[in-house]
Amino acid sequence: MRLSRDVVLDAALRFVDEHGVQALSMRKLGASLGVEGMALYYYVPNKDALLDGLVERVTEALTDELPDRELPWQEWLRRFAHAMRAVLTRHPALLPLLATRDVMTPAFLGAFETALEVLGSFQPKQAVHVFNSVTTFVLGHVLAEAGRAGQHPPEFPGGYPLIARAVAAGAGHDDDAERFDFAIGALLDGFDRRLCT
Amino acid sequence: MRLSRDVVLDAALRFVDEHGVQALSMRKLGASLGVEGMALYYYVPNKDALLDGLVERVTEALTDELPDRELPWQEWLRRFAHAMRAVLTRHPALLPLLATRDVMTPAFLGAFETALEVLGSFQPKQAVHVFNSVTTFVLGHVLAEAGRAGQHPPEFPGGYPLIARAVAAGAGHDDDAERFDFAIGALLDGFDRRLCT
DNA sequence: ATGGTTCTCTTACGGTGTAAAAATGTCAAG
DNA sequence: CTTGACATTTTTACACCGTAAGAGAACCAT
Repeated sequence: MRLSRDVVLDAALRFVDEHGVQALSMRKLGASLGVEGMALYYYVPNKDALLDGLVERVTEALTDELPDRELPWQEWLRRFAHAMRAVLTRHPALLPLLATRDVMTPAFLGAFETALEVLGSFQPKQAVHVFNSVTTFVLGHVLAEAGRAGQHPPEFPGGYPLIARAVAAGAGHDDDAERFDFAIGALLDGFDRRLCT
Repeated sequence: MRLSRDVVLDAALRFVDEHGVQALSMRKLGASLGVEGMALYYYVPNKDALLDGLVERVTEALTDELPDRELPWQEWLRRFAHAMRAVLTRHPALLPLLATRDVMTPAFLGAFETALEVLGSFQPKQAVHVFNSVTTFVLGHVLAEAGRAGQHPPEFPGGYPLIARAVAAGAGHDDDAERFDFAIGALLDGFDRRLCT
């Protein structure tokens, strides 16, 4: 298959999805394309740029999922948050990159711009805060969610009775979507109240 | 100076604060202690364990900053969030580790347990959601805050009028603490309303 | 002084990112 | 068909990484 920047990024995405960011190396990525590692440097200036490309790819998926701008801002943000969570959850192995690198890609700025339009009832500065809070929250939540995924519900030898009780009551096992919706709902409610005053 | 696990962790913390996680290597860390890299393996089984040790160190700082358990839950959470933000902000270079690795250290579980005590008016499951939401939010926020720190307020060649207007209005330059307080306030308000119903 | 323990260094191996140059493939002009 | 220019890939090389294994040094109680 003909090589190109896009093909390389695709392969990298597939590789990371399967083996994790840690395992990604230029040589192994090359091998996964039937090519020596150095060949990739013809399409990508260095590994860092390749990783940036991956981040860009993920954020691009957001563009197609933006809710209808005619919706009331609460509902728009609620759906946006769910869409963003869905996009991030689609490639959990990429989360370390998203948390670490700059996500101000064109696609993300596009979402930002639309959000500010929908948040027209807020002062510009506050609108920025609101959108930042939501994205920030979604990222943090998905990070925690993914972190929790790999590991057994922790054991509490007895030192933490309240945690133990909550775990016994089913916390940690229930639907992550429920947990997410609960929190996003609370956050939006809070913004709503702040807008009224 | 006598070497020990603690001394090694201290040096690692200092090194990371100064040069970033990326730059940390066993050999360079050894050099910073006047010793060959391999010497460190007597105090730490491998590099991964060393990084875990750093995460533990940071969360331990939280223990001394827990608010008074007698406070109303809103105020307790508010102060906890600020304390956590302060602790994380103290070592911004460590954020990639905190975002990536498991933070369920003893110190963190201690904070968790206290939080559940303070959140006694919630059902156990909801209390867990609330605490998770707050910590998740703080981490996400500090990540974004630190990411923004290194870089010039982005340039918008004209494609994003609303963003440009908001930036012109001062968003992005104001006190990060204000932004943080605004969002945490909203989140807690939302939880409050959910408790009332 | 001696022997045992605790600590550090040396050496070695396979892996990494990437710079530079060599080799190969592709393709249009003569 | 040959030639030569350009695009693409491989080769080679270097410095660095984590860490396993064993040799060496420093220490301390006998």
